[in-house]
Amino acid sequence: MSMTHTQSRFNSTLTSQCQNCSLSALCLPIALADEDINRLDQIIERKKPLKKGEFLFRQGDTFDSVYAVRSGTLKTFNITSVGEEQITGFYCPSELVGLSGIDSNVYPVSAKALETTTVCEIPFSHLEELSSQIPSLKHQIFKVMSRKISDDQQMMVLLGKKNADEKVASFLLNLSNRFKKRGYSASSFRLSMSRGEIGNYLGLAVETVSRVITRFQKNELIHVDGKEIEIVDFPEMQKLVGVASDCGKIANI
Amino acid sequence: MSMTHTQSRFNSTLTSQCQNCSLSALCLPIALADEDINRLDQIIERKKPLKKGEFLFRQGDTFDSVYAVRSGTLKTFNITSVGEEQITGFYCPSELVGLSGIDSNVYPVSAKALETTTVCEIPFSHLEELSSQIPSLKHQIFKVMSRKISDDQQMMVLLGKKNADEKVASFLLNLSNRFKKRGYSASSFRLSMSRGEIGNYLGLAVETVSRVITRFQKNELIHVDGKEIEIVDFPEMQKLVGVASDCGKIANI
DNA sequence: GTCATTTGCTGACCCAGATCAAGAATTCTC
DNA sequence: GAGAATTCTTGATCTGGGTCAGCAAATGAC
Repeated sequence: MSMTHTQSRFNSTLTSQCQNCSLSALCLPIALADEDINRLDQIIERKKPLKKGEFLFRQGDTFDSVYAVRSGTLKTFNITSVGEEQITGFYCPSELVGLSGIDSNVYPVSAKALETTTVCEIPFSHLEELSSQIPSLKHQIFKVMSRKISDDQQMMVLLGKKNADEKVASFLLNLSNRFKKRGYSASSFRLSMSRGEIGNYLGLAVETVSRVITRFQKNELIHVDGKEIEIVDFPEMQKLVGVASDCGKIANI
Repeated sequence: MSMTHTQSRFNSTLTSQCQNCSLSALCLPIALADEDINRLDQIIERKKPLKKGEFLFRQGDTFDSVYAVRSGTLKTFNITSVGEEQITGFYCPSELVGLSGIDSNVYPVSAKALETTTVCEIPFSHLEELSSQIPSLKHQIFKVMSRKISDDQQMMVLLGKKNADEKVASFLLNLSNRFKKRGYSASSFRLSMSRGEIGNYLGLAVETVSRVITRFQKNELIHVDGKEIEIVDFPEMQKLVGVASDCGKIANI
């Protein structure tokens, strides 16, 4: 295993990579003993960056690893029978991609970089093996997958029941929460995806996304400058999403 | 544990319940050694039947078990901020309900019986413990959760991209596949959910569901008698869903 | 059995958001 | 940095499916 590790790995002497990684509290947010973190670190490969538009894996590829995003953004998508792309998710730093491949041993979606993106590759067979020895790691994997299931179900609610305004507001607040969780500004961030990709994801036409965003800006809910977004009126946005402000799960998508 | 087992458990002498269960190949379709199946069997509680409309668990209840449906049907749903119900899934015999509760230790949805329904309760802490000792069981749980993730993502595609005809056709073929998998007729079955529940699930108004079903019948794609459905023209239905007939994953929802 | 309630069907109308079109602003590329 | 290509915005128009309404059929309660 260690032979496949990249340069940076050899530079670190005694310290573990995972331990130093600013995402360690998020990627598999576990209360692991140092010794366990080291063992996890051993199986992880740090891959060279993907450039915008490059694939991490393609629908139909043999599944062997899950990936943690370290920097940048990925999208996952299906190609439908009529050849159009359907985006099923965006992945920000600290998030895990590829879990849906475990069942069939084949990735059921493609994953593509929206900008320059680096990932950690976590060979699944090794992770599974290690999870037998570290119960808290196993529990953590169950939790991450369970979380994905409930998040996706919230997304189903969004697609099935919400109108265009609610969809876009949910999307922006969801991104905001994810940035906040990793220590970035919750109110001001950059969209790494195009309007077209947002529309595709939310089940809306590009034009509708554009119009809604313009209207939000006109009503001073947000401030927009190209891909830069600033959320100005959180309470009003949350009202649109339809979530009580005291609710822990704000703007779930 | 064994103290909580019901009557039927004591009637069985040496044979395991899970071993005899006709769903064993589906519920956690594992190549478990007899000994392992017995151990799994030990932790499972067979609950008394739920009557139509009764809850298995409610949104917000503390999570402690997942449930395998033995007979009947369940639906899971959220209550939205405006008080309306959003159905996130239907569960047929052999399917597992409750996996989304692992992450937060609370069920994020409610589960309600659509008809008289029996389930096996699988206390999750015991299952997790046992999975440490039986790697193939652990792998199986990963697979079941992974499958749920990719199924839900197909559902997202359906909600985001398909029109009313495609949604209803996908729904019917998906049910057909699930019945077929458990050994029942793929072409002829009974819908345990109302038109309203189908519409809710598919993001359609009741009237639309009703009209589409009527039209399918008029065009001789299906034959309908109340809740009884017979799929007459599979190829045409699959064409509607937009899946090549040689594709393994037909009519994925 | 009878009455009440829920569930399903169908027609008439309407609107949110899709589609079409055409410029404006960005972003690639060399 | 000029030109090409893509992405974004905005307006005009169209339509799939939602809403409303009224009746029929099935199911439940007593």
